[in-house]
Amino acid sequence: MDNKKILVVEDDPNFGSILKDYLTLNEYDIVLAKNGIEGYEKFKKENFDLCILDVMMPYKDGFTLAKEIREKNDSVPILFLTAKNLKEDVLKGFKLGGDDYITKPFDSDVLLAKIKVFLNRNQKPVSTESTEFLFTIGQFAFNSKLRTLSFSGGEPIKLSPKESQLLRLLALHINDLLPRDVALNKIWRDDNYFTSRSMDVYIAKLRKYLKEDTQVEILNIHGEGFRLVTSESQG
Amino acid sequence: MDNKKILVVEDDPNFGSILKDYLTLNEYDIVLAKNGIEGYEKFKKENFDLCILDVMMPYKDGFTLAKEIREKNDSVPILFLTAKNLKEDVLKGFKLGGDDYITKPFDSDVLLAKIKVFLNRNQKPVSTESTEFLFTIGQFAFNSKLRTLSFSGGEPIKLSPKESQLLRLLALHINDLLPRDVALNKIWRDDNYFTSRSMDVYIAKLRKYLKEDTQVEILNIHGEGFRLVTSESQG
DNA sequence: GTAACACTTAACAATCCCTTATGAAAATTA
DNA sequence: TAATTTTCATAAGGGATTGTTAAGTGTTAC
Repeated sequence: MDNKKILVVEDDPNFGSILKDYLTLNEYDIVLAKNGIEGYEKFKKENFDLCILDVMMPYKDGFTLAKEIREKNDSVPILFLTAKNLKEDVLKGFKLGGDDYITKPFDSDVLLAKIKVFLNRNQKPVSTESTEFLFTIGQFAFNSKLRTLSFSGGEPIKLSPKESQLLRLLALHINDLLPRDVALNKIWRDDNYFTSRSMDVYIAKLRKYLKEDTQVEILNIHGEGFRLVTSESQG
Repeated sequence: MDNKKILVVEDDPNFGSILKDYLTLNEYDIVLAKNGIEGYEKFKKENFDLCILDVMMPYKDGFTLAKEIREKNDSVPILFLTAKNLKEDVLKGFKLGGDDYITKPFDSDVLLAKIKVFLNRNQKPVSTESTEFLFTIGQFAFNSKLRTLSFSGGEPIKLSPKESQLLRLLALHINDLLPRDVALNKIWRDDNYFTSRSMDVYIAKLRKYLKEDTQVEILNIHGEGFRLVTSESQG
């Protein structure tokens, strides 16, 4: 299961890195930005499940950043973080679409609890996900969410997480090159001799599964990576 | 648009009526209960969009009431209201499925802002939640409200609350993945080793009940969660 | 007060999954 | 062609997750 991704924007480097470490320990993926400008850049680049913004920051304060984030995305939960506890600031935060307000010094357990509340509340209905996990590969139907692979409507076989992730990447690059280092960095999060050998093992496993359809194969491009090709489109 | 309906449970009659008047002025429909017992009675009778519970009350405190409310309804936002600000109380509130915590004396504008946040976040119409308790699972009829499960019109067996909640979640995701963490957060309100093992025990119980219909099974997706599948639709 | 019930925790078995090892085959380079 | 690097295929080992039953704990109902 992928961790939830949280953007933390905090100008105090000490506090920021402690916060990052603490949240990382608690199974969240943290992207840390050290001011509002950097925070906005990072927000645009990736999808976050939650934003935690310090209010008092040089160049661009948390409120301004919140406003910009809300223009891009009106549903991501925003928590403000500040030493102040002035009524005006609290209300301003809410008005800009913030979801809650935490005053420093705060208790880390309380912060965790609040994060949980907002992450759970923002669960997308199942339908919105659409079909980004359904693939057709030759005569195979592959569901990367349920990790099932079925040949021409037959009984599906189950894939392991790694098998499924690798096949999904190959399918996303179908008929095209999937560079070795791309797969290693995305799936294994590391690119070294051993992860590379491990990937070879999984390629072998997938080949065995895909053998049923003679029009589907995984080709190696020596020193580059692999290609999942179907039918006669192998040029 | 109808006004949002809020249940306020507060034992201090003066404070309660002031709060009621203030919120009524701000276009909310308020039902006021003066203790936990009365609060629970009123909660069962009507559908509310939000609950505001005082923690310190005679007979039945706000935490106990919250727990009972959560058993009936796992999505209605709950705000706690209290003079205390102890970390233990705050965390206890969150753990019971409370959504936020407001300490007295508080600013009424801040309260209004928080109410808004939670009402907006819970955009489901009040009606949807309540009708989703009748399920057909293969040859079984399952009523999650009465906690009964009957096989092809036969004598129904009774399910325990946890059994029923888990089967309901599985049924809501029928043929699709119910992620482990989703179930744990919704039903157990915590995701750790022990709650996870507890969930496995309940999966085993449900499998035993569902064994009568060979076309119904609960499949595990290793490391992800469970799938309730019926007949041959396992693609 | 005790019997029934609901839930958690413990214990052990079964299964799954990933890595590492092994030795051979293929591609590349010298 | 020989040497080197890269890839292939299978298997073994060990850690993690899950399946299942039973024992322990607390609560409710009579």
